Amino acid sequence: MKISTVAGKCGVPAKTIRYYEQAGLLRPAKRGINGYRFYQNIDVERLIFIRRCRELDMSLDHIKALLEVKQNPEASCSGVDKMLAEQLERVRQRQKELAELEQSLSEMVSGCCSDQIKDCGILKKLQS
Amino acid sequence: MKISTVAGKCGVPAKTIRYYEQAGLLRPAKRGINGYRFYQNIDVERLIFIRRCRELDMSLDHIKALLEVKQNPEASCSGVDKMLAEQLERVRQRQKELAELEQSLSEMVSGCCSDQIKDCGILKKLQS
DNA sequence: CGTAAAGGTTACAGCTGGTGGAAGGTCAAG
DNA sequence: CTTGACCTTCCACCAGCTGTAACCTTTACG
Repeated sequence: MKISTVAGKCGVPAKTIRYYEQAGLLRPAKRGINGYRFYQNIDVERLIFIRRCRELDMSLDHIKALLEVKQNPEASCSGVDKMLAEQLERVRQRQKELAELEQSLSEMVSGCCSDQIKDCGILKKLQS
Repeated sequence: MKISTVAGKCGVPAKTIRYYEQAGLLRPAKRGINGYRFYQNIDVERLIFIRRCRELDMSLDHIKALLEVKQNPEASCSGVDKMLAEQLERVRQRQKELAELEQSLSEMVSGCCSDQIKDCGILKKLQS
């Protein structure tokens, strides 16, 4: 099938599919005589896998590593486990940062009781 | 004072100060005969302001807008208020997304009870 | 059969917020 | 007088795409 068909089936824009090929997440697609890329169901599955990983905010490098380990049915799962655990750790770290951010921002939003810039409590806090 | 002095005082790398100048957050600095940039205390204050805003994860465009409104002492604060409120909203939105992410990831991390890739529960979930 | 729209190809630029490095000028100390 | 630290500019790179241009192929319609 053609690239736009794949795009429709897996929910990844055609442009992004080409980008993934170039980035090494997909093997170079077979080409027709006209130069068009042609795909099979296995490619759709691979792209769905990639999309799910991206939804989990994993980097392309990590996804590439996962795809490689996936090729090796007898290998141990511990690498996969570890990667997901690390990803979870990153997410939790970012959550902490955002919680602090939210704290600072919400304190600040209620901090302006003037109506002129020169007395604005928010700007004063940002300056100090 | 010279750029590295400013960098030390405001906690922003010299390279980043030059970048901010080029990005239009700082007016072009005065130059000595040798071409070196020279700064005054007001520039340090401005950079500290910028740094605080960046710590609140505000975009350079938003900071630029804040800096402009700040020049106008008689203006209304409502723009500042609105900008901070919007920033808070973006942070809260991202927090929601991350909470969902954390949920998915933590479900998945405990989802591998095999030890071979071919039966890995995590990979199966990522595929479906 | 002609043509125009739709969809394919490549390559290059741009987004954000910087950072790294090369090449070269300048300054202060020993 | 040299050495090393610091300054300058400019260009390239990071992630993960997305937009656009220029061009080719396929497909549908009158």
